[in-house]
Amino acid sequence: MQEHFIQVAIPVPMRQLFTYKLPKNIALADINIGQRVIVPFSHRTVVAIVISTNQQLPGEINANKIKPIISVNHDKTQLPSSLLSLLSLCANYYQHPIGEVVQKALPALLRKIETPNTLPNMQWLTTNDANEDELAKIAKKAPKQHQLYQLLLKQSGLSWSELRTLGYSKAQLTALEQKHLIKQEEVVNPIYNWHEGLNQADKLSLSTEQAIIVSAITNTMDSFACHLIDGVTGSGKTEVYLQAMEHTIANNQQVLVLVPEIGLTPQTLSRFELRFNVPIFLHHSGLNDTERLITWQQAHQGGAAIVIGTRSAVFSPLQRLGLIIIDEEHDSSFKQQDSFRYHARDIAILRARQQNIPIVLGTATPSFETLHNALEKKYQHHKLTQRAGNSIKSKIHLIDIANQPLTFGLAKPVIEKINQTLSRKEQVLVFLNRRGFAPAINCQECHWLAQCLRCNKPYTFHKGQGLLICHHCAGQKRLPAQCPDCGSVRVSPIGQGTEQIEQHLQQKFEQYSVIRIDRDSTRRKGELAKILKQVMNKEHQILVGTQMLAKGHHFPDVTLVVMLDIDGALFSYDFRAAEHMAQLLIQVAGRAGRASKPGKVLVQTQYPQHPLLQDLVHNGYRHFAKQAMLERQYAGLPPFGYQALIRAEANFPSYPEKFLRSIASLHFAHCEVAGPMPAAMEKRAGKYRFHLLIQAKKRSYLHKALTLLLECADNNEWSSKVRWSMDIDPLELSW
DNA sequence: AGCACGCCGACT
DNA sequence: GTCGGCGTGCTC
Repeated sequence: MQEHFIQVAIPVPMRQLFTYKLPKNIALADINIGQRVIVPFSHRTVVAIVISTNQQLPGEINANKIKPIISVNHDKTQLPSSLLSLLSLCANYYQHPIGEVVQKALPALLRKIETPNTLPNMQWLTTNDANEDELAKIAKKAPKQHQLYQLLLKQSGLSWSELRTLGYSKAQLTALEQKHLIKQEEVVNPIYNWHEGLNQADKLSLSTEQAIIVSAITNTMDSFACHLIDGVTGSGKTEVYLQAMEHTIANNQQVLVLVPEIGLTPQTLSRFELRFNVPIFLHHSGLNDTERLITWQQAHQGGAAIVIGTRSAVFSPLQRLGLIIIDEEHDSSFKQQDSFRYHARDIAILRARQQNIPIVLGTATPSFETLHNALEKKYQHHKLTQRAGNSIKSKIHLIDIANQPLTFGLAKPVIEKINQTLSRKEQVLVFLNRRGFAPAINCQECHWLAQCLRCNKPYTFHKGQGLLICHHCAGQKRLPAQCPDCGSVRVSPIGQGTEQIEQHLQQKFEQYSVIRIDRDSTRRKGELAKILKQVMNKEHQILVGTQMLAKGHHFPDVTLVVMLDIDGALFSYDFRAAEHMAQLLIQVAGRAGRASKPGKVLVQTQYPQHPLLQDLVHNGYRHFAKQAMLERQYAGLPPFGYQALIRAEANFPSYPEKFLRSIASLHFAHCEVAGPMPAAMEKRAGKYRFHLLIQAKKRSYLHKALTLLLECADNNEWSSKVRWSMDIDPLELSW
């Protein structure tokens, strides 16, 4: 008899598939790609996903090593083949173990061996076995059960989650089920008549600009096109999304909406719910395992018309996907910063291309990668220039702090403006732009900057050894005791002196209330909402905040925004620091003020003449971006070049460097290699960390280099002594 | 990643 | 004597 072999993906960090054979009781016809199978693996039993069937036995593996699979799941949880091919593409693009990539597309409950007993596409119905006597008995003894039975009699087909919201318990259901009065059945063929749920009444009339964009998107619903909607805050991007979505939903296809991590607020959901009376499911980190399974199942079975989610929702198993929307496309929370370091925006574009559907990227401050693609005409570039209503753009002013003393980290004109604003009974937002652990060094007196003479780039200060390291050539130098230009001893990291700003502000403005809003102060659940409410009620006059405040919340009575430490971003080893700073500045400016009370943004800097700052303030984000991109082009940096960052860490200090040094000695054709050099956050959790950056002009060169790297890494004598990982298109260079 | 095996130090 | 520390090696 002929033996059949299949290949499966197993959740282990190994870049390979595993081959199994089918036992006699499982026919080849029983096995499909994307199904979950239970297999013996090493000393345990695991859930694996079938990647290919009917394979020949691969020559390189020993036939007697091959084990038979244990069982196959036939519970309608099989991954759609379109999603499977997307996952293989991702594994290849990010050079990440396929088993771990596939895990991303499965909710936790489906990664377990035991199948969850309540599959979410189940509904409760009454049976025809009711007998009057028994019902009367229940009505007397268990009124709640009787009530439940009556409800199901009237409104057959309610799911457990619906019944739970109505206040019924599992125990009541089980009791009725044991009496054969009710039964659980799978929901079959969900009905797609979503067009009836489209509420035409709330539709806003579109401006000419908006209408052109909507028709550009809806004209190409059955082919791939990437649309960038480049529009300032308040220019009506959301209305464009909604009207494009309407076409997809009317066509009974599903829409995937990706939002940044902190963008998924109850307001986001209600905006969609008010407009569309269709099933909407959320996918975000706040859900428990059952809720995640429900969203997954509804996406899979077609019960969900819209799935709104954060990063990992890009792997949602939508079988009738018709449109993808990415809001705040530039937001860095779309990139996963550990283990499988994928970028949800990039994967979404791959997915749209693969499924021949349109994708819409919206932002007021496009990432340079996206802007470059738009300028190259790979994306359709739509601009929204008119702001809805009469709202006026906030003005940004640079405050030169090079030649004036600071009190409590604030310049005199800034303090005056704060006083004026407060006395008008308006609010002030003091924004801290703390980023980067390894700053550049300058002279506090003459503003000389410590630069690597070979690369003409600022040195990065590594506090641990007191060394200046150039992150381009890995050159090192001791921190000078004096400024070589003016002899001052005030040579120190850029952007210090705002550590205690909150207390200082409270001292200085003691008759007002100062509130700090950051990750730490809002850790407790509901705390942020509480503070925001207090701010709206004007219980606090001065808000001190970080990144968190840039997005999602609008403060109509904040008419003055002060940004304190942006200089670090101008001279960071992280070439994206200026881009991120500009995006933040524009976002913050968009949050402040309203039509009747325009906001003002003050930016303190030691370098007011810096060309990029000047450009941003006078010519706006788009012009700034084009200028800043010229520097990137000159240096071959992204988006004009492609990077991969190899990270290595170990308990013993010299291992990571030795490992990366031997990797760096490989011949990578057409690639530039920088390092190894210590990570900006060199020691973390007792481990020593080093980086190696590989850069190429073409993605294919980089890909070849990484393939070679993987072949050689296993034979490397240090590879077993370090933990190492690869980051394709890295965003975070400090750790 | 898990998990077993194995080889050294401090315990009733 | 042996309990458990974590280094090393293997997984179709």
